[in-house]
Amino acid sequence: MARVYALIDGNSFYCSCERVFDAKLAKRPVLVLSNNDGCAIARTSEVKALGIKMGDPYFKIRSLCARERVAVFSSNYTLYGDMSRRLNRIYQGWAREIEVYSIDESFLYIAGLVDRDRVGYAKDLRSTVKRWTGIPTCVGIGPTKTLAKLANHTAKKNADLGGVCDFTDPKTRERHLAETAIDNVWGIGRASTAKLLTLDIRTVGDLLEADPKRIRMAMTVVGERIIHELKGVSCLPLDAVPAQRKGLAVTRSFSTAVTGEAKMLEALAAYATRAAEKLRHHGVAAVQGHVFMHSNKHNGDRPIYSSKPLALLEATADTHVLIDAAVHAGKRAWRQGYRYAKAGIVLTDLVSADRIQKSFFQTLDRDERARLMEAIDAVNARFGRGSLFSAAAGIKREWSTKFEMRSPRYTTRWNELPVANA
DNA sequence: TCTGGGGTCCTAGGACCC
DNA sequence: TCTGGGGTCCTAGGACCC
Repeated sequence: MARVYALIDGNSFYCSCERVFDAKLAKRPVLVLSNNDGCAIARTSEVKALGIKMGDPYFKIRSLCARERVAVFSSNYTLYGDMSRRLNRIYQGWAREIEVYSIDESFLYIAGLVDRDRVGYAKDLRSTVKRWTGIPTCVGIGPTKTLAKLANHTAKKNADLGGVCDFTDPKTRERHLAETAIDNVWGIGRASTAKLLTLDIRTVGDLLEADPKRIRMAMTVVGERIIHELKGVSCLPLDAVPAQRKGLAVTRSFSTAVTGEAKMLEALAAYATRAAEKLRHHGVAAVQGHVFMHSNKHNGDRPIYSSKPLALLEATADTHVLIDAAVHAGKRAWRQGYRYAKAGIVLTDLVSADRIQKSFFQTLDRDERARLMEAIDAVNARFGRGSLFSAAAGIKREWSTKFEMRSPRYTTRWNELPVANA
C-alpha cells in the first residue's frame, strides 16, 4: 500500500493561541516575542505585511508596532503547550498513527484510512480543529514527509487552496513545484541554498533534474535523501514513539547583565533545578554535562565565554545533587570583571533512570532521595512550578527572564481562567 | 632520502529545524 | 538601554589500537 502522510500545523500558532482567548484580537495584527521580550518569533499575516521579520529585535520595531496598533505579547509557553496537547488529542482520532513533530506541527499517517477524497478529509479535519479549539490550521498531503511539508507550505502560500494541498499526484506536484525556490524545502537552509545556487540550481524543478552525485557532493547524504523524498520515495519514517532524548539544556539570557558571582550562582542553581525537573519528567538521569556563561555578543561588552564540566559521580536526576554540581562548576567558570548576558546548564549524556549505574562512592540513600524528589514534584504540580525550591536558587531573582506582556495562563491556572460576562 | 593500513571511538563544529 | 531557547543529525579529524 502506498504511503500517505499529512502534515498539519497551526497558522501563526502562538498568535492564534492568543486570539482564541481574546476576541478583540481577531481583527488586529498580533505579534509574540521570544524570552526576555527579545525578538519577534510569531507573526500574523498582518504583522508580516508590515515588514516585520522573524527574529527582528523588538527594540527596533517597537515604535512601528505602537503606530500600527499591533497587539504584542511575551511568549506564554504554558498556554501554547496546553493548546498543543489539545490539538494532538484531536489528531489521534483522525490518523492511524501520529508523530508530534513540534509544538505546532504533527505528521498524520493516513494510508488506507483515506483513499479517495483526501482534500475533503483534510478540510473536515481543519474545521473540526477550528470548532473545538479555535486554532486555524493548514494541511499538506504527500507520499513522503518532505512532500507533505512542501504541500503544507504551498497551502499556506496560496489562499485559493482553502488551507489544503494534496501532492499525492505527481502531475500536481510538478505544476506547483517547478518554480518553487529550493530554500522552501525542508532540510535546505541558508548554507545549502548558497551551494546549490553556485550549481545553478534555483528551483525544486532544477533540483529534480540535477545529477544526484553533484547534489551529494554539495550536501552529503542529507541532500541525497531530500531528492529521493521529493521524487516520492520515502526515506524518513514516521516516528510515532518519541526517541529517548539524548541531551537536555536549560539556558537563559538575563533581563539585566549579571556582574556579581553570587547572582550567577543563584541563576545556575535555578537552571539546575529546572533541568532536574525535566530529567525526572522524561524518566532519565544525567551522566555528563557542563555549565556556561557568556557576555552579550551584540553590544560591545568585553567578550567572554566560560564553561566548566559538572563533576557527577553517578547518573542523577536529583535536584540537590545537580544544584551542588552546577554551583561548583559555576565557581570554577566564574571570571570577575565581565558583564554576563546569558548562562546555562547543558546535560549531554542521559541514561534511562531505571538503569542507573551505581557509584562506588555512593553516599546518599537513593530511595530516600527519590521519594523526596517525588514529593517536591507533587507539590509543584499541585501549586504551580516553583512553589517549592531550594533557597540556593535565589528568592529575589533580579536576573530572571522578562515577560512584561504575557497573557494569562488561561487553561492551566485556576486563578487565571478567562472570565465571561453574560 | 625512505615512515602501512586499517579499524573504532570520541569530540567539536556545522547545518538545520521549530 | 533593549538581539530567544532547545533540539537533532552529520562529518572531519584526532587519539588510540592491532
